[in-house]
Amino acid sequence: MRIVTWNVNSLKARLPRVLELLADLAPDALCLQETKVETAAFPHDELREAGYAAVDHSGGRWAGVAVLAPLAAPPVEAGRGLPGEPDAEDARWIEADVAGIRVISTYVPNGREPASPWFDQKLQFLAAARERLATIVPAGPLVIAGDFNIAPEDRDVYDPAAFTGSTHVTPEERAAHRALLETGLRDAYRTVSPDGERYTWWDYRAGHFHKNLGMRIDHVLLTPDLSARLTACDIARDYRKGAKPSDHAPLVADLS
DNA sequence: ATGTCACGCTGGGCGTGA
Repeated sequence: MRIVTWNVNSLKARLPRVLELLADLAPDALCLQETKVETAAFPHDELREAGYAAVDHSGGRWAGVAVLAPLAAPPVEAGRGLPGEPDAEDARWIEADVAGIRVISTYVPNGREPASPWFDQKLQFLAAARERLATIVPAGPLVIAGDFNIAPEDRDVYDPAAFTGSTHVTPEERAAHRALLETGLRDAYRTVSPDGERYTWWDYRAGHFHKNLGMRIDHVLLTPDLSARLTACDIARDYRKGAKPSDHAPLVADLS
């Protein structure tokens, strides 16, 4: 079983790269974030031609999440949005059942600046996510994957000093991330690579990808039954290269 | 290094968000 998560930064702009990924990696579940597409414009037809079905929570110009799975074992929607999230108009959370596993794709708010209303809304979203997970994780198996916009530890950023005063690394955000894990989830990348220092996001600007100036902010979190089946968890950096890349690379988790 | 993308609105740059 292969589970992939990818912040595509516009599904319309990234569709060729998504089709490339489906053909090359053949995921059993693909969680997308920042689809930035209207519900009516979601490219179901193109994905179906590639052998995939999708459930999407689309918000138009911003955000947007989806779960894709092969037509032979398609995703069955199990809910969208999050009780208690700060803006119900945002499209940042979708749940689907895929081959007996609850699969959640989430796009946590960026937060913009610490001590701003947007930062408070990020923490509020994370608190709502924790509440939801506390309810459904015990019923596992479950995977939640997406762009959490949090680097869990200093080693998950290229230079902690470069992020002083910035979001993604604050004690509050890291505590909120730990609280998600404490509902009974394990970080797939960290489980496979206890000493790994690889990243999933690099700024488009200033050649940051070329210099590997990135952060690990995309995560696959698994219930223990699924974590015990992990055989690999890799960052597919090739998708950050080439024509029209997203600023995020896909994260690929393989289960026996 | 305020350095790049992608969007909507529009009709070609600008405002917004990341």
